Amino acid sequence: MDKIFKALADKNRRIIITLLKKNELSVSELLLNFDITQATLSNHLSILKKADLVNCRVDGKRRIYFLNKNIFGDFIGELNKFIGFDEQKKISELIVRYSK
Amino acid sequence: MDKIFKALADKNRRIIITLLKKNELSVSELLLNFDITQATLSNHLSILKKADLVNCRVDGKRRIYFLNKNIFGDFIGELNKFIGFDEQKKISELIVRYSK
DNA sequence: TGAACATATTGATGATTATCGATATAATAT
DNA sequence: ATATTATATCGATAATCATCAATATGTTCA
Repeated sequence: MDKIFKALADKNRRIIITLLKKNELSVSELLLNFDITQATLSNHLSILKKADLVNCRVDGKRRIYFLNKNIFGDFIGELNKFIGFDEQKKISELIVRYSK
Repeated sequence: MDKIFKALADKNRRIIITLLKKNELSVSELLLNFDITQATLSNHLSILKKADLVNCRVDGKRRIYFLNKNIFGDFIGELNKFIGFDEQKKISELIVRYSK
């Protein structure tokens, strides 16, 4: 949980997630959307990966990053448990199920 | 959104939220649960308050802190939109409604 | 093999943050 | 009035973090 919250606490990383929501993308494709260096982007991707929010596959000399959707479902479930309003418990279970 | 994510990125602040989930509590009552100084706790509470996640009322010389449940509902809704898996959209609306 | 490309890693720097002790403010009680 | 209690604010410090330029690693292509 801690790694996920920390990973989501940065605006650029949330933008990365928003971009990957639509398509999986290589590092250089992602880079076009930012005003940061490749090194910085690579660092953000590493943090997202360590939090298990994204993953990547090798495609030639490129690395294609994509969202780990399961983790997001689990995270929202956890978040609901963490906040834990009774009325939301059933809903959080639903979310976990739907997002798998 | 940014303030909320940043506020939730600290473990102690998440513990504060967990504690306030059960009861509203004064600063000194909260302090019993931690190994940090009163100044540090006060700082954490200030950050949570600026993120609108908690609020407080004055009770004599005490300040009683409590969760702002509406904001949490909105936040989870936003979070779902942000992640934005289609299957979750209706659910996120439900959550927002239920948590109000 | 070597040049070109894509990405990761390293080491440094400045900004932000969590933390503290000390002090200020504000309410209550003696 | 003054002491006590509860909390906030201030100023400093150490740790963490985002960022960069430079370099390393790994892949493809000529």
